[in-house]
Amino acid sequence: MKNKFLQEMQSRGYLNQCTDIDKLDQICQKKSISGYIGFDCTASSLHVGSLLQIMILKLMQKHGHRPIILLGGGTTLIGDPSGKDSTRKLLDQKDIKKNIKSIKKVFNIILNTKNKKTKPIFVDNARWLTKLKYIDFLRKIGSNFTINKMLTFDSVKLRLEREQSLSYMEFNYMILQSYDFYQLFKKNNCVLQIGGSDQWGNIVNGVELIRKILRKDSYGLTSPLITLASGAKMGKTEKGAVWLNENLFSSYEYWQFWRNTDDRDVKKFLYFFTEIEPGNIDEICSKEKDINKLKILLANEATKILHGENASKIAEKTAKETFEKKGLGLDLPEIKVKPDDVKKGIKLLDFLSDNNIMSSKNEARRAIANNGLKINNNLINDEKKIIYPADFREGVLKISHGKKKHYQVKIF
RNA sequence: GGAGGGGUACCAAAGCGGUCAAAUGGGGCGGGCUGUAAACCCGUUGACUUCGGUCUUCGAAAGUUCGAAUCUUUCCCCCUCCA
Repeated sequence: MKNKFLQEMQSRGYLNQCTDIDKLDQICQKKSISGYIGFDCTASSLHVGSLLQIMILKLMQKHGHRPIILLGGGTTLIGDPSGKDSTRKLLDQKDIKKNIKSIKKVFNIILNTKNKKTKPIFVDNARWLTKLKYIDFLRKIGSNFTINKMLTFDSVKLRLEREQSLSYMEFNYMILQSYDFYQLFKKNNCVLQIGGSDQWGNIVNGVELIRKILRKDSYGLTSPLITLASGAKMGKTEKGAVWLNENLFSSYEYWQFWRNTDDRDVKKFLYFFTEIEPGNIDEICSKEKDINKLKILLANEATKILHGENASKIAEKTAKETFEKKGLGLDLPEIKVKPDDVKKGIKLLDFLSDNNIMSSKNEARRAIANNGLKINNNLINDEKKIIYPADFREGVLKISHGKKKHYQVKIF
């Protein structure tokens, strides 16, 4: 491989499979290309599970290529069966539009929007997919697909093997995705589609469709499925998904997510999710024997990319004050209480459930019974405790649930 | 359309008239050990509670019964085979 972009893809471990790596290498070497990745719009934010794809787009920019982001308003109406056991609930167009708007924000933060040559292009396949005419589409596009072959693709095969139903609607997903690639190839001169390894089938189909109809070459490339040392899926934590949008997942939580990486995944993540030059990572890892320092480095670098340097520093500082000094950090989630209420006294159980620290009063009772709740670092044994002004130090009170979840309660 | 099997808590799965808020495993949460790691061990895992209980939950509704997740009827959904 000669091309710097593909070399770095390789050395960071972003490369899994490619339809024709040598040809792609030649083309990338000759000129700047456009490549696209499609994203699902079923939620108002992407989560870290999609972060690797975004990092790849960022890497394209670094090496002078242009990323195209397909926010699949059209395909989201159908639902990709790849890697899923069951049909998702269907969203309507209004929600999808909202989701697209919200998801876009993250791309505009992570990617470089200044450089005219590599500025990302956003496209929404609803533009062409919702206008398709069924018969025309079947004749022109559908005729290029055989059921025989479609049945052999994992997205379909696995579903059928596991005796889970697959609707005709979902069955069409790969054709629509192929059609997307075809459209982008024609309209945006997009010669490359990238995706996770579960997208291989969908991508290959697109490449073939372009070859069949236009008699032109296009390329497909997949990134590996990220496997965690624990075997869990990337992006899930105790509390659910690790969202990229700040309103759903704060920069502090995000920093914590990376800080809590499994020892065995740290190095891999430094390659995947930071911009540290791949050549330096090995050296850093062999020099620094304290794995926790590496985790902090990972958290800092990863948070920087999404939330900026400043937010990342505050998060680090908060972590230090909270975990090392057992104090209070600026960035800890804040809960505000009214002075009058505090004077009257607030029942702890009510407080915990009302502010979503616990999902119910029973859960709060359990936490207390299991020695899991502290106020200002003091273990609480009495579930009937009432919070009074005396519990506050300079207007602030720290509530801790377990060792990792801390909140600052402020009187205002 | 016909025949058969099935729908149980976050997931998987047992229960098949009372002792069932429902075994067991996974997951989650908490504790211990540690390093905000892993592994391991322990506890916990419907809601409300004055801690005596009370209320809601086994696909949906109606019924039988002193009593139903368990029996009956109707309906909805899923799977397999046949058409």
